[in-house]
Amino acid sequence: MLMKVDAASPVPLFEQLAASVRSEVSRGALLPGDRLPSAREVAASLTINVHTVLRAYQQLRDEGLVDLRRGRGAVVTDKARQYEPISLALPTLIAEAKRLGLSSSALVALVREEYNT
Amino acid sequence: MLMKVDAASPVPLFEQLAASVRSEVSRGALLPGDRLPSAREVAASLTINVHTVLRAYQQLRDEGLVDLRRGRGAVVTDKARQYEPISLALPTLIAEAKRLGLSSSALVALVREEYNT
DNA sequence: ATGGTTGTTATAGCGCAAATATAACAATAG
DNA sequence: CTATTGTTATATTTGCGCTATAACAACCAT
Repeated sequence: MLMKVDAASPVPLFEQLAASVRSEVSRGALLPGDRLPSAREVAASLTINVHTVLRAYQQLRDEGLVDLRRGRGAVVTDKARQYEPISLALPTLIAEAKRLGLSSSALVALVREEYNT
Repeated sequence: MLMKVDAASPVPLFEQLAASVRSEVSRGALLPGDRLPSAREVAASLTINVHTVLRAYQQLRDEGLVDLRRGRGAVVTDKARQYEPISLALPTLIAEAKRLGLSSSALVALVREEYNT
């Protein structure tokens, strides 16, 4: 379970962390039942605060992607299987966007806009 | 040219404004040569600051989507045509995402992640 | 049972970027 | 010439991300 973070990015750290997990899940690298590294571990290894990691975990819990319990840690739920099909539909769109010279933020904005319609 | 904004959203106002314009462009509702409403107009009608609107406009200019000049206003450029194909590829992905119960922010995060790969 | 691990909650403070508020300036249109 | 529009400058306020401590509660292994 690799987690990297870019402090210079405008994207909040906790968002980056959550995104990282989602990405692993959609790739099938994280399966239902798998356990994420403890928040304190991640925090120490990335030299960031525990709460920042926990905030990411709690966001994933709100999405139903992980189960969060004291003493046990964060465990990937069955919902993870749903993410797989998306990882197939995504590359097509991304390729198209890049071909048109669309920046990451512009594409993201379009997706967000289209979602609320 | 309808523009709406949600002050409660974590997405900055100027981003929402720019996104709104991009959306219209990709829908074909804004064509090359069309003029956006003046920054002062938009600001007044949404009860926000002029600079916030101008920041959105300047971002669109940096993307090459509008031409910005004093006295004249913001005019959509030829680049607008490029956005059209995307508006065809998008709905498929969005529909798929919604069917899987993916939240807007989760999908957006996946897109951003996949873009940098 | 006991002790260590893990998430949960609370409180406080710092820094930065978004947004606001004024104001003067420069190019364009009519 | 005048009104309109974007540009630039400066200052202030506000909210959020992140950090820092610290205590607490559930779970696990021994």
